[in-house]
Amino acid sequence: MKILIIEDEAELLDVISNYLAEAGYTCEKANGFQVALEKISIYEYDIILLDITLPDGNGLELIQTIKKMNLRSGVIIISAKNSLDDKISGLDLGADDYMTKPFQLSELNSRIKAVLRRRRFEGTDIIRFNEIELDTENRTVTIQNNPVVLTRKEYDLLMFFLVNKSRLLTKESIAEHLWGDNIDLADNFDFIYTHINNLRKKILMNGGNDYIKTVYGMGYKFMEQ
Amino acid sequence: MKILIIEDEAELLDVISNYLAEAGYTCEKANGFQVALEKISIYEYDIILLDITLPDGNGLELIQTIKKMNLRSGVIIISAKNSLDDKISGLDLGADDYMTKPFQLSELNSRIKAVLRRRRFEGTDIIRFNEIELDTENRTVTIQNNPVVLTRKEYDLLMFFLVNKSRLLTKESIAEHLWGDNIDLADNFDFIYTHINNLRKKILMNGGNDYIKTVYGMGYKFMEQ
DNA sequence: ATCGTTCTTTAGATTTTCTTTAGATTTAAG
DNA sequence: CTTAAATCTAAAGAAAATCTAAAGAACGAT
Repeated sequence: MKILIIEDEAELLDVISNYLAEAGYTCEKANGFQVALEKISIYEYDIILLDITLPDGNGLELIQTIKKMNLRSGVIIISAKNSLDDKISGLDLGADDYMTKPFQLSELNSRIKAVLRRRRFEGTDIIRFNEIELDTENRTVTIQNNPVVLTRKEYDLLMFFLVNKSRLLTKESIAEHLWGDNIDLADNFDFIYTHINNLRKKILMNGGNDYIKTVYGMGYKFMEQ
Repeated sequence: MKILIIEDEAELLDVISNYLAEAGYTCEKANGFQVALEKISIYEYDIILLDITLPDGNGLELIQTIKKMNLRSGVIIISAKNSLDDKISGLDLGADDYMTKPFQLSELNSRIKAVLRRRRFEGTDIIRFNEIELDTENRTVTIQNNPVVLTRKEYDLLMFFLVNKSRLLTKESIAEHLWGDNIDLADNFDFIYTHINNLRKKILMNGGNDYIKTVYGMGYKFMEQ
């Protein structure tokens, strides 16, 4: 489960991120409108925690953008303002829940669970690419209709590829999405090589084609051979 | 990724340059307003680090110039002054971020990443020249709509040519752009001959015309035959 | 606490790219 | 035409990036 936290107060951002990471979610942080947009455009998060009072733009607009993009992420608004107006317009625009600062982290956690539960009933979606099918609801993958067992990292990696078909994914962006922002890049990418290797093997062994193309010096691309 | 560092303190200039080179960027240095202008006019850097207190001119003017030229380089201002005025006018003029001396190099690095991320979202751009197309977002090149695989150096070289169509590029400036200022010129240009040769071959083999014209004793020009 | 699974680390093999080399060819100048 | 410098070209050597398998560490379920 991946959560994007959009919040400009660095301290609060860290506190929330650490708490939710503790609770088992993979968190990514965005301290502003622009960063958030860029992240949203490249990955479909399960939950987006959104502080609507961002310094570099209006959070309500961000909700509209998310809805326009037809993302199915659950959106939970965080706001210092207790104004009914904000709350109503936020929920009108499609947010799933609304919290006012200050709040208990445990409450945030249970609201996230609630939104996830609700979302789960809203219809399955399956990402397809030729003979490969990824069921995001059940977290299962089939190749030529035969089930394939993937580990979590392999599944995340495949999903990241499928969501970004035929786009160049740098090793950096892969690392960021599989491990969150806490990973120390510039170090080495050995674990990426390993997981790519494992995923490739499993796809091939189960009758799929090797769609994962290496772009030497840059990263990988998921595409027809 | 290419970064232009504009800074008059020689020592600081070197420290930054070395650090960023270590981090994987190709750096070029400019110790003053004039040098910077010349460099900017010949290449569109990904990031421009700008000390606004230059001895030979006002850095704020340089920002205006950059924006007038419609460059899409990300601009990060460096300043000793902590005055809010400078910060505001800098950001108003179109700078992407602002740092005050002294600063941690690691923080500079993450701000660069942030600006690059933001900038990438501002729309893809494709550089065209007749049958040749270079997609800077996906780092791909097509000739007559057929994909052509280039190595990093070949890609950088072609991009440098395309950005400077029909302009004379000296071997020195090519070397500086492909290897940064750290390369020891005056040595020999054998590697340039090699890479030019390889690029020419690949373009021809894939149905492109040989637009790379040798200017004996000077360098090269990318132009119609 | 133990076992089985998954993730990370390690190290050597392999592949790709970059640089160097050397001989052939071209160019400009005398 | 001759000469010296510059450039071209292919191929070998060096360096860097990636692949791969296997071992060790961490995790989760029982």
